Amino acid sequence: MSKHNSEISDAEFAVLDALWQGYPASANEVIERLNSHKMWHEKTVKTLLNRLVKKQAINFEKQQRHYLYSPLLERDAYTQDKSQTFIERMFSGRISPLVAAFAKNQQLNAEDIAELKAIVAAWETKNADVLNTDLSNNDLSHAEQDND
Amino acid sequence: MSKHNSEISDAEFAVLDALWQGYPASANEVIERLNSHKMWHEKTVKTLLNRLVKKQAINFEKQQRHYLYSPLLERDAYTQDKSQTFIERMFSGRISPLVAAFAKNQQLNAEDIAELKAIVAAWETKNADVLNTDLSNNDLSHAEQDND
DNA sequence: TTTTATTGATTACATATGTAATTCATATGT
DNA sequence: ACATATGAATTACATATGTAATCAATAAAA
Repeated sequence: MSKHNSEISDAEFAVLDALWQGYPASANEVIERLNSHKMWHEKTVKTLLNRLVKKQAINFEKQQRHYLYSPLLERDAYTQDKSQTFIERMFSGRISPLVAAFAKNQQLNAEDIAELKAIVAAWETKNADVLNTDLSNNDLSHAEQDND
Repeated sequence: MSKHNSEISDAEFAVLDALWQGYPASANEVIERLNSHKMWHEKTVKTLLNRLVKKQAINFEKQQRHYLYSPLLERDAYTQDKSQTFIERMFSGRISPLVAAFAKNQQLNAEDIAELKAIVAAWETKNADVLNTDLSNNDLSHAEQDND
């Protein structure tokens, strides 16, 4: 017992993602959302909702005869965790190879570039800040890790 | 016929990855490489090699009694394809949310930042180039898509 | 109230996956 | 030449996954 390996499958993720679009939501609501792009039988979606409940990825509150489902984890937390694992497996934990590949394949548009620049700028500001603080205060109480 | 959905599983990927480390390589070579970090039974690795062959992810050339395996796809091609799919599912095809999350979690070091800057700079150079060409040639034959 | 439709629960079933063990063919040692 | 070890091929088997159908409970309709 203990840790029933609770990995969310592809199909389950699609359902969970539909639920993240807005919740609490009834099964039918989720089914409708999915039908815009997937063509799943309602029974299939119900099954997937059940499995997600079993995996403790979502829960529900009984509303008269039907349920209202809600995710038990934030989409952000989930995607960050998955991204972490993915980048780890594919690129040894480094993210730039992925970005480089995207760039090479013309997957980046001006908006992406602007956002990347903002991220870089923010990082540099924070980093400069830390450096300044350290220099002026000689305060090492918040030492940085991960300096390879 | 046609497209036996040829998805590579996690376990299979680990084996394929070991093979990418250097090929052609014998089963034993692959097993040794894997044993440095995974603890798989040799039989398991053999099975996975077989499945990879069936899925046409790798092939082999008979060398007397044992085989020498080689990947049939480049690691880069594979990771790019997977990254594409992943980013599509997780972030609607946008890469900056992923980078932003990494930044937020202090996963970026100075080297990453330098590489990101280089990528951005390269993109901007290329883009300026395209703009110039378009302006001087008034040539719209290669219109851009994906402009939201 | 009896029937019917709706909705969640349970069951189904083929293929995929993780993880090997067993079998078969052959190179090697004796 | 014969026994044995070794490597590949085949078989095994439990759990996961995709994809539903059937069952059971109950709300709504007649």
